[in-house]
Amino acid sequence: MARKPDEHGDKGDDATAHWQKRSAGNKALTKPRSRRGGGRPTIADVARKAGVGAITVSRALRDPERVSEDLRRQIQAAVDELGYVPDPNARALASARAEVFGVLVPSLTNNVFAEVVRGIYDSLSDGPFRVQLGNTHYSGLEEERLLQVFGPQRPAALIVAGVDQTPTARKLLESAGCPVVQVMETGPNPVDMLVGFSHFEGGRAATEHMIEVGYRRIGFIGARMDPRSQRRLAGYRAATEAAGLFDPRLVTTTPVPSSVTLGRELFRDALAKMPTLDGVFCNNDDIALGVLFECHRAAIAVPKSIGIVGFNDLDMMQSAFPSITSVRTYRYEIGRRSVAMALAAIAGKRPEQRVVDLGFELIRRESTAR
Amino acid sequence: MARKPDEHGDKGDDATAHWQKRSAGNKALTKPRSRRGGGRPTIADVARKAGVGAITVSRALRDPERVSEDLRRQIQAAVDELGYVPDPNARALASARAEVFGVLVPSLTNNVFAEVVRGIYDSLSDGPFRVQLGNTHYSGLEEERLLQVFGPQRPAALIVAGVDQTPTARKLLESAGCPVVQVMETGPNPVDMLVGFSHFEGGRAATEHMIEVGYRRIGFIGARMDPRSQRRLAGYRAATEAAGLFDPRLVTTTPVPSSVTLGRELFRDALAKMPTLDGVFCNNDDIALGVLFECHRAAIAVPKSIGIVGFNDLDMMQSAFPSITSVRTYRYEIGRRSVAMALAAIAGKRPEQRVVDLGFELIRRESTAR
DNA sequence: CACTGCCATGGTAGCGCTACCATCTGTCGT
DNA sequence: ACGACAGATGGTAGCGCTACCATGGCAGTG
Repeated sequence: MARKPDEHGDKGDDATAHWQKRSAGNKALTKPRSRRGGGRPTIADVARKAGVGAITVSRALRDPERVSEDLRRQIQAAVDELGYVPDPNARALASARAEVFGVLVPSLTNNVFAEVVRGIYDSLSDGPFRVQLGNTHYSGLEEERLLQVFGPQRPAALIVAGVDQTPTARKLLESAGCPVVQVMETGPNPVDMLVGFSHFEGGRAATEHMIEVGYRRIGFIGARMDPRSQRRLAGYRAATEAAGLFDPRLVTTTPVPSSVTLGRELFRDALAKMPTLDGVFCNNDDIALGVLFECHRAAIAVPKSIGIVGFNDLDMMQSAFPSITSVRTYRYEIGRRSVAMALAAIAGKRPEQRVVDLGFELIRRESTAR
Repeated sequence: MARKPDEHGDKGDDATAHWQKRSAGNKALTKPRSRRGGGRPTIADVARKAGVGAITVSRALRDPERVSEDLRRQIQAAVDELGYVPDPNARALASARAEVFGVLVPSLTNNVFAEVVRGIYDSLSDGPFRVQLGNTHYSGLEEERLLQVFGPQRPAALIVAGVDQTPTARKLLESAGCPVVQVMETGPNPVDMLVGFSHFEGGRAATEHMIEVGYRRIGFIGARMDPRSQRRLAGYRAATEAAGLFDPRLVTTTPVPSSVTLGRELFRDALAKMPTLDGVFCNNDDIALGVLFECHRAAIAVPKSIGIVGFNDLDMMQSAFPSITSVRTYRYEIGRRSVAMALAAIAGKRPEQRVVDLGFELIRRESTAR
């Protein structure tokens, strides 16, 4: 376990750390200045050093074009020399606007949202904006709570997953006083802006493909069943009904969070319930992989006896054996696009397209090649 | 694409949004109060309504025990009625301490770090602390930059992945003026506190297991090769050398980011280089899965002809066919523990164990069952 | 019963920054 | 030559909150 417990210089039970310098008996030798703030340079220090007013330093940093070439250089030199970095808290307080993007996603570990978040981070890393990430755990109430917390921070923009906010949450978004981008889906009534794709159409396209290549007893296997999964299921249902192939017994779902292992189990259940099953459209790629593994284990031939289609097209789909047909979605791009739209709105140039459909692509692979 | 472009009420090229209420000709009918701040209740409003001083409201919220039962109730009522939420920016400015945990990880999509981050979020969601997440992209320079940005925010604590900070980054951590927890590894010289496990021992244990069950030409396949991967490789090397089985031609690595597809490719390379290969210890589970798929595709029997061991024990390892032996690590717990230690330090009760080794467990499965 | 010490509460003065307005300079038009 | 005007710069007054210190009341002490 712990090695050499006090090699860091702590003496026994002394609970004071190196970073707790506190006012350990400071005899007030100095004037009462700088009670707080551990000595970091402030804008006033820079102004003094550069021989200008504080406000000019502020301008030089925020809006360089409004300051003459000369002063700008002088100020920059002072900033560099002092190692000055503006205090974002003071800035936010004074300007009533924090350089923060509030981002709400239902899960941090679900690869799908992780990709969106990565896109957001990558798009924001150049500029002055920070990200305030909230995990709603797929709960509307938690989403409301987080929006309540974000409010007083006065974020520059909000990016939230999905279009199924509770009425309260929607009201909070509408009154947030900043651009709002809903992501991951399309829909008719965005709070403000929207970037995503149609899960319904994705589900339908996947199912139609299976019908087209000849599968007839096509099951749907879904876990978690959040609103997006529900729409994929609706797409599946539309396609199977149109072909006269729908049967409620073909649908196997659970509210339990998705995983590969769960995919195996659900597939076993589905097969027990409906032994004539000859294909499955899976809610997502984890489930699809679980189905594939279970087929291997039970020596069920894929794609001959069972066809498999996943959703999202994670990297492993192309490498699986057999490779798995999946609906490719553009998560990273959704993240980037949402930031681009928000930044445009902040700059006053609102995109004329408030709703952007990034679409999807069905990638046909061995798992449905028959 | 965009449906019904202006159903939101925008008229053509008007670039002004609902949230931009600005001061559209406010005739200063009121006194010059509240120039900024969109009308949210402040602590003064609460104080007035409760008939107490502002400072008492502040105390009632931050340290309820220092305020009498009576006033506390009164203040709470006023808070509820007004829907008051404290402004974290003002709070941070006044107290020179933001209720923010700075968290630095090398990747947001790598499941391993996503789990750590989830643990951190879950541990922090109850309290007043926010999370400021930074993505270093496995770059020491980027890490330095992010620490520089975090500094002026005066975070309550910092959690950073790894122990291989650049000297500059280390200095920034030491002078951050807050508790620092390094996570994911063990090591002798923590900046402050440390929670993790030994990648070297993990790599060694995995390799020793393969030797024990009879594999002799055991390869190492690794992507990304960050410091943690290097240590796993070192563990692999220690084990193979101790058994007289080390051969540099058995090691296949690349700096390219890890993926299942890459695992397949590297395994093909490894096999081409060393056809007598009879087992592989993989840098991580994605690689291991890629190796498994390639074995399927090439009709190589697992575990008979090739043994496979992964690292991290993601859920899919247990469900794969054959199931894959892997080194289980406790990522979520690392996240939780790091927060617990930081919170203790903030509260002045520094844990006497500054270095916590959460260990690992080798999970033996079919992929090495011979 | 004056004195000490403690507790609950309040007033004041900022934290570091920017919005607002004032001032100053120099250029232009008439 | 003078006012009008635009552009650059600075001063002042907060943003909403909390650290610090002061105050007043009350119990305990000799």
